Amino acid sequence: MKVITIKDIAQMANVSPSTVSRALKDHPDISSDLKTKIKQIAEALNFKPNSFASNFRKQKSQLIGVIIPKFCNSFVPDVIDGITAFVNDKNFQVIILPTNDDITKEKEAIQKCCDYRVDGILMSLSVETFDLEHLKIADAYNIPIVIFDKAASTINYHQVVINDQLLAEACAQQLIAENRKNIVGFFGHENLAITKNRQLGFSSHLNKNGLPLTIDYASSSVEAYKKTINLIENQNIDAVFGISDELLIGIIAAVRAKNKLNEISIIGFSDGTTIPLLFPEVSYVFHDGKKLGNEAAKTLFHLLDNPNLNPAINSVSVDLKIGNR
Amino acid sequence: MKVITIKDIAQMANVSPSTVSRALKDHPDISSDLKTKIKQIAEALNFKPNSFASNFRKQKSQLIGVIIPKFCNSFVPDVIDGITAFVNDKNFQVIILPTNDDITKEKEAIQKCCDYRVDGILMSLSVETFDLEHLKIADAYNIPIVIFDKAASTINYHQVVINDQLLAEACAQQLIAENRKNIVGFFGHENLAITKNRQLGFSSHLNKNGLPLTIDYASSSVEAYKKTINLIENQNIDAVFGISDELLIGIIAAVRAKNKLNEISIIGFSDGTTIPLLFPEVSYVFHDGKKLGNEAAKTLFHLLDNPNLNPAINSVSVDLKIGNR
DNA sequence: ACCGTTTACGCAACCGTTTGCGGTTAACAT
DNA sequence: ATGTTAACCGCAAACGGTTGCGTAAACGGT
Repeated sequence: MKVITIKDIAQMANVSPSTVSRALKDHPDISSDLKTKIKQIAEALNFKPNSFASNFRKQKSQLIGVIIPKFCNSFVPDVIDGITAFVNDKNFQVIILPTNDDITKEKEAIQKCCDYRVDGILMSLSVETFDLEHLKIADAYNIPIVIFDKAASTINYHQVVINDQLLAEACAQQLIAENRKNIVGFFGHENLAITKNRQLGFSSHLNKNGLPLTIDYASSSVEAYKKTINLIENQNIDAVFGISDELLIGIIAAVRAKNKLNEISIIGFSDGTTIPLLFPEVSYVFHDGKKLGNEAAKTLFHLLDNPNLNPAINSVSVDLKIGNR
Repeated sequence: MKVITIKDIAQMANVSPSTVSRALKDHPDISSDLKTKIKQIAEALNFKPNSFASNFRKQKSQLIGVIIPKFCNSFVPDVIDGITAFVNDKNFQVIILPTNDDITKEKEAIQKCCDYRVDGILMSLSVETFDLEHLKIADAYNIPIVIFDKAASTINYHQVVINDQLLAEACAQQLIAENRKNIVGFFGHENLAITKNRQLGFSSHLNKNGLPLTIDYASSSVEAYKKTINLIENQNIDAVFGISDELLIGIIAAVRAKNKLNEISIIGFSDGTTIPLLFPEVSYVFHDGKKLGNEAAKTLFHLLDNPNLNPAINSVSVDLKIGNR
């Protein structure tokens, strides 16, 4: 079976290729009679335009580049899912460029997006990203960028985030309501805005209420596990905050291993899939990746339609779910 | 800043575009002096070939289509990660087409892959897929297909899977070694080959050893949770098998809720991220998504190089990890 | 009958890269 | 001097769809 082109249809309909092209996309210049005729032939032959040719001509790829530090945690796949759902609906496709939290790879990823002439970029910053100079490569190609989740402190780019600070405050408030006194907070990489904001919200709210906070950092479940074990053995803690599912799992595992699930309150940011079912006593901010991804894609497409929009920060609202203990 | 083309370089080097094209890809017809000169200019101007044009000309997209039923569970992202890693290395990109376990969407996904002229397709079948007729659309475009994980019973296509049956047998053997007598097995959708194979391996091995098995099905954590709660309340079970992380989490949650973690042995197929840390007493077949994805991509690229290869089933080896209880 | 406008379609260039083929030159052998 | 060969490079077509422009026919108005 031969792959058929616009020329084949033109021949069969006794018209020129340009007429076929216009007819198939309802150009007003073509009479409705001819349109239906051409469309019938196209339908009958199962004609699909060669995307290479049209993309090439229009210099549009119908591709969205998604640049993320790490692909496999509980959160990112949800985001990608949200993005994909939105984008596919518009007849676009997504290509994923993982940077592995490496600034060099992040630069390469942007360059690749340009090489592929993606129509837009959605990105989450790596921990090594201190400035946004390398994003300017995309300017030469007129590719708009929306930063999501792991965002920047600058406001030169469109961003889609959750209200980290406020939600972390809510977590602190919950622990205060539970009358917890010896609280530990586990955070992620210190360079990330989400770490800064959540840490700020959490600690400042505790301070405001005269409560101290032990701040610690971890980059994996296992690290959070070990550090929590240590804390339980050496300090009399009664509540732990975890910034992500990954850390929460390490924390919970440690508290369970030490048989302290009834005494130590656990709270944090989670995607709400595994933790609530396994440990309904844990309170968490429902960090809805799919919603965030969807919103990020929406913002990008809005930007595609309105190229001269002023950069703005789009805050996605999510809830705090209180565990039952 | 203008996006530069081969013609710009040709003009600057006083040669023809064709010479530039050949020089940049080390064609033997071009003298080494000229090659270095042209490469220098290209480098200086940060020239990147327009992928539209070259793809168009070559009718190759450098794109791999990945068709999967559901994007967001613990397993698929790992697979995609494995695929992406392998494929990016070859200067290819991945586009992801979720079917949502809908046969109509699966057909559309294949059609889209053809529309996009992907160079190869990696796919996992939906639960509604009974025959593989719709895969033939890709034949007209000469697009090779490799099926992974959720595979078919036919051997007309290249497939990459794990040895489900044997590994399920190993699970059964472990429960026998633990001297368990009242065993329940939770499986997924009955149409899937992985369900069939794992169920066959598990139940036949138990039968061989004179042990009965209660077989049940669940399609979500919550369903597995509810059914397990029911079983604990109404039957005197002492071991539960779960076919996936999703089901295992529901099972574990139920066993924990009923405070039976010490009495009931849990075993199943898991990606080994959350469960082993939280519940080290659980034994599991380490279902290594990344490895599987990597292997699937490898198989596909092998097929790209050798188009006339006979279909074969590639079995990826994974281990059974015994929990400590 | 004349002129202006609209309708409906074709022509041909174009997007940037690739590639078969052909041409030129110089070196070498006969 | 002639023929042969290899090395090196350019010409031009091609990939398939898109689009500005041109134009013929039909139409409407005076």
